[in-house]
Amino acid sequence: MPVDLELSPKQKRAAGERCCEPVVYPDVQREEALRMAEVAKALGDPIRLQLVDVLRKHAGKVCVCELVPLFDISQPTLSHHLGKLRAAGIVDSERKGLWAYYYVIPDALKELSAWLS
Amino acid sequence: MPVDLELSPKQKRAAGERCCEPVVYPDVQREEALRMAEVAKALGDPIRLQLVDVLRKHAGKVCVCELVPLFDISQPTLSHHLGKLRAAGIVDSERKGLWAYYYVIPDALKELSAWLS
DNA sequence: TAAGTAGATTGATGCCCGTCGATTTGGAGC
DNA sequence: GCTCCAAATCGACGGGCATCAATCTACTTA
Repeated sequence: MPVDLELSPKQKRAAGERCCEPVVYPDVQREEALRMAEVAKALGDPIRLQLVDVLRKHAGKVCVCELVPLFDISQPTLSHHLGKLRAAGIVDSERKGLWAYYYVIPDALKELSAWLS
Repeated sequence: MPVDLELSPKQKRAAGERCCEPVVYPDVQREEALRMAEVAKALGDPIRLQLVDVLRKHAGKVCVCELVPLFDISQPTLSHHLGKLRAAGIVDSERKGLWAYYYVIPDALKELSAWLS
């Protein structure tokens, strides 16, 4: 007497039976995904993405006072965005007197970039 | 008599004077930034990032019932994440009877990937 | 020392997000 | 018809986000 005639659909599923082909697993593990998602989230705002674009293409370091007039947002909001980018490990800053210079941390986007391509 | 002795600091700034070197502009324009930020935002969640990872590496199409047991979230939450990825133009789905098969849209990540590298 | 300035912080507001349980939708099969 | 099932949608909750005006913090300069 065949065993699986005694199994309910729920029991079948509990026993590992699937609706279709064998299950596939993500190559990217949780910690890796957490790191990359954090970077992606920080880039998930058009202003922050443009900020990174400016900072990346400017070889030297860029003063905040240069960034403010580029975007139609207030100075505190820009500061907030720069803080988010710093918290995500994408940029860092250096103060010289009154001015703050921001720059993209080398290889900060490397892992995400590699995964995407 | 030098003109800028008559200008207050505020007037100087209003006239375009800067604290430092000439201003740099983002190469990425607003619409481009909006599109890429939308994709990045969708990838800004570890579960969604792993979902895309699974879907990308599975050549064929993957059934939702295969995805549910991979993550420690409820079925409605997984459905919500898939909906977000679809809204961002990253994945699409095809229904066959009871089951729904999801797949990554070719070139959906191309623009962001190119910008990142 | 006092005034001016660049940038960060605070507090408030309105909106969106991730999550869940419960329900709904629509196809499969008896 | 009716039941069972996969997947989507709904409604609610708690938390985080983008934004601003106002304030604070250091530093510079007169």
